[in-house]
Amino acid sequence: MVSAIRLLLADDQALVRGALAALLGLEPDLDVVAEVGRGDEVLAAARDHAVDVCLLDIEMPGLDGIGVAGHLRDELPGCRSLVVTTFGRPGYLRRALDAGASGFLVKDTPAAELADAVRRVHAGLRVIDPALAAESLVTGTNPLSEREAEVLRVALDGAPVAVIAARVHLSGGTVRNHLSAAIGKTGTTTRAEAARVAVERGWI
Amino acid sequence: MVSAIRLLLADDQALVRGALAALLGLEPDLDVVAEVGRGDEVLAAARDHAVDVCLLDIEMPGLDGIGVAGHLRDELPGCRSLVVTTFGRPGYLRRALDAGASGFLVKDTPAAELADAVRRVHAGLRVIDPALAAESLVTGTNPLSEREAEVLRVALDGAPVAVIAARVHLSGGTVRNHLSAAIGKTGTTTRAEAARVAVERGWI
DNA sequence: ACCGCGTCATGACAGCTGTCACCTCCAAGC
DNA sequence: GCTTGGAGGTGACAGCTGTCATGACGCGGT
Repeated sequence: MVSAIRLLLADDQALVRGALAALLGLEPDLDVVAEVGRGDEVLAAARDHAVDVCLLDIEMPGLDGIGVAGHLRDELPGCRSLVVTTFGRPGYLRRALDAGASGFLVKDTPAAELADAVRRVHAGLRVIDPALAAESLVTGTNPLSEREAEVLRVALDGAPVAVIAARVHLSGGTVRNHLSAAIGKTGTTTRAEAARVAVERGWI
Repeated sequence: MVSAIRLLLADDQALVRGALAALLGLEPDLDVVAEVGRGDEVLAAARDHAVDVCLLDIEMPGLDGIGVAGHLRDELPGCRSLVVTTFGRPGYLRRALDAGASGFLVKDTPAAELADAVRRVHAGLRVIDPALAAESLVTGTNPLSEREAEVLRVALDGAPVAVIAARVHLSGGTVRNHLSAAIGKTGTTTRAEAARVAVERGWI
């Protein structure tokens, strides 16, 4: 072997992080050189440890995995990103690829395939979960405008219009218009349904 | 060593399952003899492989980990349950202990502690996440009646009262009364907030 | 210059929501 | 026997929601 592939693991759950390290540590050509539990610690760690491939969870405190992938592309072009997430939401896949991720896997993937996915990403290939790629085509792109998405994000926790309006610095009427538009675009009939659907599709 | 502790892993995410198997496989006194991805497959697998300790995720298709713990206590008293979950919701802890689980860990736990937790559970000791135990005392027990919880569960996806009423076979007025009671007991002001809070606390 | 689009806003209206008072029925506890 | 509490229900009322029409502004195309 010339030299092992240097890996960084980013996942907010320590147990999963450690378990993945054990799994990948079994491969002689892979070397886990860094582990972090927050998105905003990835960049510095990747630079310090001359990392080749970063395994990124999406749900992380500080900065989500998609944001991390964007920073890595800009700051460390030699370091590739493989997003590994719990939620196979179509919008996540698109956003991850737009952010420069080289691969996208859901945690349903058999463990035996992970090491190979890392090798392919390191070789410059793209690794995409095939089922999710198909679903992404069906669901289509995010139709929500930036404001609609923002209002819907705040509406997620069930606050009434007045509270949402105060939080995004808009009038109540405008908030209701945005919500109405979002309800129409998601094909739902209430804001709660609209918010749920938007989350499921990775739109917000 | 007399004989290794025989383990079963139950988690719906294949990658996490495989990674945990790799992690625990590093311990000479632990032996992962079965892996399943659905709650309703645990009991048969535990019986067939003479399992000593089951590691149970809560979120699983078929039957959740808390339900599995209850079945294991009834059917295989010699097999102990260690619940390992993503969500440290106080209500989950209480329900898991009521269902006969011997341990309860969140996936934030350092990987190095998992093997020891398994050994303690196997030795007949209880293993409880200390932070969660404290939070559980603060949050208190579930104040929701069975019907209130049921209505709130259906309200989770944002359906209007008429739809909820049809789905639980009640009149609209009764549903609104139950929702109003749930809103009061959760200290919130809308059904969406109430549903969110109830989920966070593991009440529904 | 003109159009389309997103953003922000107002006002009106029907319908839905949350609250409250009050009612019956039934099971458990004292 | 009486009380308590959950379940199920009705009716009324104020307030909130979702929809629609309409207007204004700025920005990027053509």
